[in-house]
Parts: sequence; structure tokens; C-alpha cells
Amino acid sequence: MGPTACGKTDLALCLAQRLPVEIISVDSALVYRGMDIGTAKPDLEQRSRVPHHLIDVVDPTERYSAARFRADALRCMAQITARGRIPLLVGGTMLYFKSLKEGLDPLPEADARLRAEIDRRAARAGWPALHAELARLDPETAARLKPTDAQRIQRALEVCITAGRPMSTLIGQRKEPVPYRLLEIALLPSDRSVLHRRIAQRFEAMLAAGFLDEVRRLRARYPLDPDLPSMRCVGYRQTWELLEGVTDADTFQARAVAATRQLAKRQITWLRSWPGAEVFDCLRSDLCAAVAGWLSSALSRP
RNA sequence: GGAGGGGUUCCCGAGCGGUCAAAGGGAGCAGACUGUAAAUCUGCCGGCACUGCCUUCGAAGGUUCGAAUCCUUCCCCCUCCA
Repeated sequence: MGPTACGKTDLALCLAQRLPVEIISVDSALVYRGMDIGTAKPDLEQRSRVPHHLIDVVDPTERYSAARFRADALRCMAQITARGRIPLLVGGTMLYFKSLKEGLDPLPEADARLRAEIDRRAARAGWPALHAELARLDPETAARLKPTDAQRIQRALEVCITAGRPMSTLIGQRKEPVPYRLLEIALLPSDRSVLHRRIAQRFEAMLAAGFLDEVRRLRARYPLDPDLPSMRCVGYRQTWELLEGVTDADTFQARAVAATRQLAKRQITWLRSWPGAEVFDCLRSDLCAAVAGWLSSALSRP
């Protein structure tokens, strides 16, 4: 587990040379087919060296979810362990890690029609009005949500309406934790400014590698719109604005890099309070050896 | 050379005699997070011995009970005429 641009891919490939692992991507952006450059997806050469899973599993027009990730990851873990190998879960989507580790309550899944309906009402009445409605359906959930938190209000209403009962009564019940022993490793940069520099340099490299053309091709190939989860990914959202002519090139680049820094910050916030994780400085030069050493000794303990 | 416009807290940008440490936005920092999570949301954001004090609105003077706001000189920047 680690923030963007901290070196997860390199570390995973290095570890794969020392341990019998297959890699499972824990990343909400790597799941999209055709979104390669902007997501810093491991390339085909890298993926040919070690089996990778949960990369390129949906089109950018589709939606993925934490629940779907959990099911997919558990299936992969079963298959990998059946082959006598070790699943190496690598990524920065902390909600996915959490869902996998702790399980999810049996909530209804997303309902696109209902969400569209809720959006229409919000456009008319405003989110605070929908928050007030949630307070009638489910006071407990409304109390912990801010009237400004559109996304969670929408989800809570969706759950209450489709389940026919308050979301708060469905939560905290029978969550099933992962049926595997986890060795949790958190990568954190000892110096944030170094990570920020890496992020900027990596974005330059993405542009040089044809990131803009990648997005143009995606737009030509799929009926995309800026509200899709895929097009709200860091970098893609800003590129969309550039291609639509609402920003200039300089603003675009500054915004994309800033959005990446902010993503890293949120990931770091998760990791700081992640229970049970062994923390390594992702900037140390002997990172792979250090992690491999810790892993093999942890693996040798029953 | 002539005519205008402008220099504001890290950046952009409002303010145009007191209610101004100075709107708003961005960046940054901190945090929250159950099927959208690379999403969404919240707080902080000049300094300090912090219900107050100190430093700040290009620089230096001046007017005033009181100035980022008015006057003078100076230093930069931009537009236009030549």
C-alpha cells in the first residue's frame, strides 16, 4: 500500500524476483482498458515478467466498485494460492484494501436510474434539501453526513430507498473479513517534497509519452462523458477540460499535477492511521531488500 | 519623448479613510471516508507570550484621532500615441 508515484510497481516487480508471487492490482484506475499512460499502468513487458490481475477489466464507459473489487480479488487470491503461489496485493486505492480486509455490509448495489433521479432533484432543490430528506428516512446517517457531501447523501438515499429501510440499520452487521493472513506493508515518503518532485516529473514523462493522444483516442472510441468515474480520474479529468478548451496548456498541467499531489496526500492520510501495517520509507535506496527481508522473516513465522 | 493603467498576504485577485491580518479563488497543511474512492467532503491557512499584541498591502516621506485606501517623491510593470 502506498501513495501514487512512490514506487509501488518497481517494488512489486523486484519482490517478484525473490518470492513466488502473482500481483493483484488494488487500483480503481488500472481497471480501465485503454487508460495506460495517465494511470502509470505497468506496461506489457512488466506484466509479462509476473502475472498481474485486475488490470484492464472494464471499459472506461463502465463503472467498477469496491464490492466488485472485493469479489474479484478474493477470486484471484483463491486461484493464486491454489497454484501454490502468494498473492501480492499492490495499489493505492485504500477503500479497496479496507473493503477486502474488513468486508462490506450487505448493502444494495448502485442503481444508475435512481442516482440520475436523485441528481435531478438535487439540481432543482439543492443537496441540503436532500440531506433534510435523508434526515427523515435515516436520521442517524444524516447526522454523520454534512449537507454538502453530495456523493454520500446520494448513496445513503439510494440505499434507504432500494432497501426500504434506513442505511444505518444495515451497517455494522455481518461483515466478513478476508479469510487469509495479511502481511500489510505501508510505503510512506520520509520527505513529501521528494514525492512532489517525482509526481511532477512523472507527469512530464506521461505527456512526452503521448498522454494527450491517449485521451483523444479514448474519446474517439468510446461514448465518454466527464461524469464517468473513469474520466474523473486524476489527469484524465484535467485533460478533458483541456481538450474541451476550458483551460489552457499551462493551467492544465498545473492542475493535473496538483490533483496528483492531493491524491497522494489522501492516500497518505489513510496509511497514517492504518492499523497493523509495517511502514517503510519508499525513498530509501534499499527498499526492495528491506521489504523482502521483512517479508521472508514474517512468512517464516507461522 | 507623449497619454493612460497598475504594483495587495506563496500565486491569482477584491478592497479604495475606521467595521482590514485584509473578500473570493488557487496552492499548501491536517483530517474524514462501507458498491462513484485517482471519488466526495471538512478544518486550518502572517507571527506571537494568541478574548490581546506585533509585522504586512512596491519604497521613502507627509496629511489625519485613524491609511492598503488621500498627497509628494522615487523604483518597477503594462497598454496606447510617437
